[in-house]
Amino acid sequence: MPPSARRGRPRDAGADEQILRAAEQELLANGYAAFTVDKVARSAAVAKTTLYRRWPTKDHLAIAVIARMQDEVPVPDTGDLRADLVDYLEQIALGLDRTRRAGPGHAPDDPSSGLVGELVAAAARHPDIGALVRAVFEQRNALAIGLIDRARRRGDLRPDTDPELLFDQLSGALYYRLLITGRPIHRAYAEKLVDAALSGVLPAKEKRT
Amino acid sequence: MPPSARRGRPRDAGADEQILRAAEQELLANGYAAFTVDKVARSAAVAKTTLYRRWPTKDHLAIAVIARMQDEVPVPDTGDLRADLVDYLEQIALGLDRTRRAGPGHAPDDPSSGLVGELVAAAARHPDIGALVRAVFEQRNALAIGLIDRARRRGDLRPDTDPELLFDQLSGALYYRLLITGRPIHRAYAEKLVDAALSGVLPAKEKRT
DNA sequence: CGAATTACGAAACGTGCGTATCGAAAGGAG
DNA sequence: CTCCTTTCGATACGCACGTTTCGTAATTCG
Repeated sequence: MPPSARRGRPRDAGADEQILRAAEQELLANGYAAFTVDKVARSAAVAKTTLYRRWPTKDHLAIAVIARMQDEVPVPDTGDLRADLVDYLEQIALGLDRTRRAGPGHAPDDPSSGLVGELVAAAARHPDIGALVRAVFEQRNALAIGLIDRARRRGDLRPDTDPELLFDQLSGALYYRLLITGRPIHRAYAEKLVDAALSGVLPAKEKRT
Repeated sequence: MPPSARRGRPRDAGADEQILRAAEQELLANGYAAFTVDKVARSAAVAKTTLYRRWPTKDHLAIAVIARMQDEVPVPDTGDLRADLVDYLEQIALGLDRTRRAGPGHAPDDPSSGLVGELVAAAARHPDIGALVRAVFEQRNALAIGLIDRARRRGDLRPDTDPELLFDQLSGALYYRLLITGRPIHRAYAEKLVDAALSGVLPAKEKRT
C-alpha cells in the first residue's frame, strides 16, 4: 500500500529498464573490462546520478544484469533422475556459456570463466551482493534438490542420501571446471559426472549397505 | 646462463621480496578493498615504477601473493584412501580459510569467499593470470589425482574410475561451498563428502556392476 | 675511460569510479 | 496556490590505477 503513497517526484519508470538494457548490451558486446558506468549512462540517455540512485555500485548493476540472464532455467522432472540431472546440468552449462563468451576475443576453447568470475568476486567484495547471489542460487538449487529428494523418497536413492550434498558434488564440479580448471563442459561430461556421483566408485564387492 | 649476462643496471634483488612482503601484509591486514598500489609501494620503500616493472597489474601482484600462500599443502599418503582424501580436503579448507579471513570485519560465520574470489575474477579478466592459476592448481591437483589413481590400481576403486572426475566432485563441492553458497567447510562435511562420492547414493539392490 | 643499456625514484598525467553540489522539474500536503 | 519532498540532469571533485616523462645511478661492452 505505501508504495503508491510516496512524497516527492516519482522515479522515472522506464529508466530502470533502459539502464539494464544498455548495461546488458555493453556487457555482452565488450565484456566486463570495457564496461564503464559513464558509457552505460550515456547509452541509456540518463545522468550518472540516476543510475547510482538505483545501483550503488558498478558491481551491483553488473550483477543485476547477470542474475537476470541466469534465472530462466527450466527444471525437468520426468521421473528419470539420471536423465533429469543430466539435462539440468547441461542447462546450467549452457547458461554459463552465454556469459563466458562475453567480450571480444572469445576463442572456442578459451578457458575463461567470463562474467561468472566477476560475479564471484563481487560477492566476495560486497556482503549484500553475496547475500543476493546466495539467494538466487538457493532458489534455483532448491528445485534440483527437490528433484533429488523426491527420487530418494520414492526409493531410487538410498534413504540416508543427503540431497544437498549430492547437488554440491554435481554443481560444484561444474563450476570448478568453469572457474578454476577452465576445461570445457559438454554433455558427455555431465553424463559421466552424474553416473559417477550416483553409483560411486567403490568396487561392487566392497559396497557397503 | 644468459640470466647473468644482462646489459644494463641489474634489478634490485631485494625489491621483489620487499614488495611481496608489504603486499601480503596489506592484503591480510585490510583485505583486497584497501589494497592500493601506492600504499604497497610506499610501505616497501619503492617507487611505483619499480613495482610495475615486475607486476604489470595490481591483480598480478595480488595473485602472486595469494599463490604464494597456497602452494604449501602437504599431501598425505598413508594408503587409506578415505582418510587421505579427508585430510587433503581439510588442508585445502584450512588454506582457504586463511584467505577468507582477510580484511577487517571477519565474523566467524561470515559467508565471504575472500581472496579466492578475487583470484577467480582476476583469472577471468587477464588470460595470463588464468593460465598461471590453472598451472598452480593442476600441479597441486596432480598429487591428489595420483593418490586416487594409485588406490584404483591397487583395487580399492573400480578399475573404470576416472580419478580426475572424482577429484572434480570433491574439490568442486568444496569451492562451490566457499565461493557461491558461502556455507562453512568443516571436517564433518569433508567426511560426508568423501563417503558420498566413494560409495555413491544408489540403493544396494540397484547397484550396477 | 667513454658509450650504450637498463633500473631507479619522483612527479605529472589521463581515465574511470563514486560522491557532492546545484538548479530545475514533478508530484503530494496544507 | 504555496510549501515540501524527491528525482533528474549537468558539472566538478577526490581517489586509485596504470602510463609516461625525466634526471640519475649501476653495469656491460668496446
